[in-house]
Amino acid sequence: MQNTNVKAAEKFAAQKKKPNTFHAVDTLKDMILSNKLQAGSNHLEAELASLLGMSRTPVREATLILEAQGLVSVVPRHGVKILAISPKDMTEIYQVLTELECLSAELAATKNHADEEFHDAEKAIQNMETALLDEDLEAWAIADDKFHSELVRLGENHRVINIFDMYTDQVKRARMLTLRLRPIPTKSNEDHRKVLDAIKSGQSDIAAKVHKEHRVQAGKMLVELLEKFGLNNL
Amino acid sequence: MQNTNVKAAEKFAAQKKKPNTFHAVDTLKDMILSNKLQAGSNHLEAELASLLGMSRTPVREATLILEAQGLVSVVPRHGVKILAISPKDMTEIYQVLTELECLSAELAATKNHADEEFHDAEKAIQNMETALLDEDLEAWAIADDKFHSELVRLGENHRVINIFDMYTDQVKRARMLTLRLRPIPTKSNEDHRKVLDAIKSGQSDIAAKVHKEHRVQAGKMLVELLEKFGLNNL
DNA sequence: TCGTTAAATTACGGATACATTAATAAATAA
DNA sequence: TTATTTATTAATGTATCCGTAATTTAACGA
Repeated sequence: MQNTNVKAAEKFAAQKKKPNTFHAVDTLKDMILSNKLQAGSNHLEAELASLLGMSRTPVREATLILEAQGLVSVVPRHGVKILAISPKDMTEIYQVLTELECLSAELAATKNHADEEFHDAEKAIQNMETALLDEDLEAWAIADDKFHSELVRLGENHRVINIFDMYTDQVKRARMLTLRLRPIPTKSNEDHRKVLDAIKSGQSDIAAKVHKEHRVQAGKMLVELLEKFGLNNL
Repeated sequence: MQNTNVKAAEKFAAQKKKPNTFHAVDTLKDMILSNKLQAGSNHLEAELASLLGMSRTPVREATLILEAQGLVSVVPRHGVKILAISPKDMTEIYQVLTELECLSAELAATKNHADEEFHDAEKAIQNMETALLDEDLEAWAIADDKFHSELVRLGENHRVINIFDMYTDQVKRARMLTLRLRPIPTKSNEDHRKVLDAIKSGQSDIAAKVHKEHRVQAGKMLVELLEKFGLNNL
């Protein structure tokens, strides 16, 4: 038993051997989100296969997964089409995430979590505060992401968690692009505190409401920036 | 040009030749939802392949898609595990759909849809009313589904539409099972009318609020029934 | 008997090969 | 020339094959 664990640990340390299929999913997602595969472009299976240095089989599997996640559309004989993330798309995703995060806040408030469960969320808020003082916007964004994902985790609805994971990196990307274009997010921190306090004290409706206002505000700004700076066809 | 259309139409009428991968997705989904593949059971790729009369390749692809949709979990060397839909799961799905339908109602109210856009929703409400008079619960359920899907369509958020499609048959199934166990849904029709009227008159917040109450009510009942009648491990 | 190691089996991940069919180019007729 | 049919090409869908790694079984020693 111990032995197996040791062996497993060794192996893990040595080389995390991820199947090619998922390696392809990750790499392709990266390339899409970093614009190396341009939105709107089409790519044949064989092309991606040679690009990734593997055969078509795992690439096909990866594209089907990515299609299920809404990042590409597989059109036979025309290759996989990289879908754009227009401001309209961002709006759509934001709307979904907003509702689901609010639901999570609401649920989290009803769960009677142990105090330590809130540790990471607290920490995230602290990190945002220090990041603001340091004017380190990148650190702020990372902490902000962490807070939102903690929120969803605390809601403990697995479907919500799945959907959140599905969209989160797309949003992250848009946020990084607009990070330096927007005003310094001092208001956000207040909001986060309020939400967390409401959750801790079991005020589910307040948690949901405060968070919704926060999200609507943030979403509006993000989309405006995307439109203003012509990042339409990310 | 015309010719091509004709040809395409002919071919379509003759035989819609769906790739095996998607045939497998549909068949497996059917079998899962109709309990022919029992929740909790594990199935090796080879087993499913011979069951479906195809090779492992399209089956693998299908299982990956189904995994992305949350119906199975692929565990290497242990086969694909058919996930259960426990009352807890139903609750989760219901919570997600509730939020997203409310969002849809809210959005639909802001869209200034042409009157004819509401035709199907109106029709669905009418069908529910006549179904109630006829005491035809099955017809009622179908019309009810139609109303909800129209709602989502009118919201015009494609991500919401996708998620809705992903979960809708699972919910449908649970609903059919509980249809005859629950009181006759007379209140529902009132609610639907109210929601539709609110949408038509652009009262987005009212549309969302009324629909939320409706859903919370329906969801509570569904889950209670599932628990009471021990349909835990569908 | 029980735990450990070694051998055998088996399922999977992935490459390859091939048949099918759509897209494209060429050829023919109007 | 333009439209229509035919031939060619190429990409996909799928079966098959194989190496690898995990699981199971057997063997062995404590």
